Amino acid sequence: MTLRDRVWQRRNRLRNRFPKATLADVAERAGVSPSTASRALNGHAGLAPATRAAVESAAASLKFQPSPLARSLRTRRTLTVGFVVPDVSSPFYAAALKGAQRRLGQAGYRVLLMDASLDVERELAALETLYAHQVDGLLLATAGISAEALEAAVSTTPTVFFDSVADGAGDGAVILENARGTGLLLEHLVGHGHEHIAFLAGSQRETSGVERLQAFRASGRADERYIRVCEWSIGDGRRAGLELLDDPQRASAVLASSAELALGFMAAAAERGVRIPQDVALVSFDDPYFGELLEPSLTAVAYDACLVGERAAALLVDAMSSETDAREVRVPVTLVTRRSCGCDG
Amino acid sequence: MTLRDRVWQRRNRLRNRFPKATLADVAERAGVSPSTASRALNGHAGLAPATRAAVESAAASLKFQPSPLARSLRTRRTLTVGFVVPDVSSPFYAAALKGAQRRLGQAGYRVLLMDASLDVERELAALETLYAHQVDGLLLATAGISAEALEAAVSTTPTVFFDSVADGAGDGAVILENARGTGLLLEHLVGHGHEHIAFLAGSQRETSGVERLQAFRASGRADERYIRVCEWSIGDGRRAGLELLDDPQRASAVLASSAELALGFMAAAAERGVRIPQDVALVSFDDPYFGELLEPSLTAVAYDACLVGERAAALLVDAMSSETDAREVRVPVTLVTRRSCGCDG
DNA sequence: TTGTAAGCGTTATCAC
DNA sequence: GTGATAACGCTTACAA
Repeated sequence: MTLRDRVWQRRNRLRNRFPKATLADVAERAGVSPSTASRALNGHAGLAPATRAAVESAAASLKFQPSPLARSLRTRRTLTVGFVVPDVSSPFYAAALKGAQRRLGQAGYRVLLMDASLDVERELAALETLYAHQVDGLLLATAGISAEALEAAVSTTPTVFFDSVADGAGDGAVILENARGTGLLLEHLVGHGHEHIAFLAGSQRETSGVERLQAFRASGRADERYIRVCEWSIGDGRRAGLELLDDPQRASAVLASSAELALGFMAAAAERGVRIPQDVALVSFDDPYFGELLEPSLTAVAYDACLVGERAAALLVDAMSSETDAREVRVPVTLVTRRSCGCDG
Repeated sequence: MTLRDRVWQRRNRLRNRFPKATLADVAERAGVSPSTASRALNGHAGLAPATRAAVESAAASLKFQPSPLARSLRTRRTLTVGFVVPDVSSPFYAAALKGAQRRLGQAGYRVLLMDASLDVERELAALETLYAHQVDGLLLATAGISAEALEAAVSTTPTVFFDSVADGAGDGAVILENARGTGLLLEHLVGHGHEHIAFLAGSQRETSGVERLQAFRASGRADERYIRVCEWSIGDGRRAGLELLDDPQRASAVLASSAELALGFMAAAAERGVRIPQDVALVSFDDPYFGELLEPSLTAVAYDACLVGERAAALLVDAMSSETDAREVRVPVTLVTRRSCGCDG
């Protein structure tokens, strides 16, 4: 049996199982060479209109779909970006993911997702995997990786940070207006006449946690006695809340760095029979979608988490397609006043 | 040549200064042929131990990472699965994604994410893209695709449905105990002495919506007058809730098919000055994580959304590695009694 | 304007 | 045991 025969046999066997048409099939059908077919389908200039038409109709009739795998191997571009977060199931990251996915989809990119499970080691492993996959870009909400480690893991892959930043690294960053939001909440409490304001700070491994606490301290209204640094969880908020409430010289208002911390504080207050806002006022950075329905409804700083992902994606698309200077984008926040601060419903 | 191309050229040039080690490099360094190197690294049997060791050390010292692209092109396996949902930012899908990602990661698979934005056409497009990418499997929470369309789009790609099912298609499905959960809630209300029970049904394009409504109707306690079919949103729940509340012969209890619908009903009740549970009782399928903190706290059916994704992933891994019969897995639900039903806090 | 041929980095099939 | 060699499906100099 000649080689040619074997090839034929094999091709037929494959065809029967994977009726996927290849570029060679299209070319044959159109009576041109593969290169011409490729050029036609990629819209290269300088082709006889008739040729192009023939190729296009051949492709259509065979339902040809080019293999991204082969294409990427050849061109060294994958049209894929890696998305790495500490925890996809968190509402914030989930929303950011949606925004990013939308924007990237428009630009023709696919999203390869990695969840680092709040674990720096996994995060590094994820980055290495993504690098091996030759992703064209990286969207990264780091749980605390250093600029050097990043550089080592992904070399020159364009990277945009969001929510949390590894100082000095990357081709851009998208962050919330943390300082402004904190200021808004603080001023509002001060407007209600509060002087002793407690602060529930979030994890200091993340930019949001750091910036919010910094802003609070910089305000001149901070008393270290009333500051509690927690993880971003309801449980932690509750524990810290109980401490705050059990202080004999209790603060008259609480600023929580996140919705979870605020919810934790509410739980603590309920446990101690402390009424909000009569006995202690509460405001929160983060406006959960059910904020209106809590008792009392929650005064909070709101923002569009989706937009964070979208903006980051936009920055990345830019960075991938042209040399750009690293830019920092701030996503705006607004104050939503409801009853927990002492305002009337 | 476009700007974009030039950027890529430059980047590639940069990369060429520190070229990624290829299998050929490893082979050369170890003084063997590429095929031998390949065999060594893939743990094939029948190699001189010394050869294997040499290859391994060469690979290590060059920090060799095989190119998944090239490998996939050759082997026709991508170690990638597509994950398609109507909306990643919904807490349920986000949690399922996390569970799936975890399980798939363990098994060595990557996750390519597609958000169909609640749009059947996009869903189809997503499936085609995924098929072109030769994903090894598909995790699909469909927004309403037919078995035929699925078959046409992804051919024989192993597919596991979760949350929502296209009847008869796929290699498995993971669904909640919808009927049991509905029964639990209903019985509980009946136990409180309610006779006229209203039902807020969710979208009938999805299995969860359908099964919950079906279970309600099958209970013999259903009065069509008190049934409202909605989309899964707070707004829809509110609208339907207002209708229910404005009925002169108002039902004395409401069973909401989802947390969103329950929240919508709470908003409606607040607007009308109707007290829960004194004037009307409320229970919900879905226990939102802040259910304890609502006023009144919400009696609900709870389940582990993460587990849904995890189980689906497990089924898929099975289906991808061997011929298996299609299986249906039900994820258990439990009743959490709090105050909205009329129980004491 | 089009075709030929050389890869991209692997793995599989043969020989030896 | 190990090494040539031929794919996998595509793009792109370089020729013609």
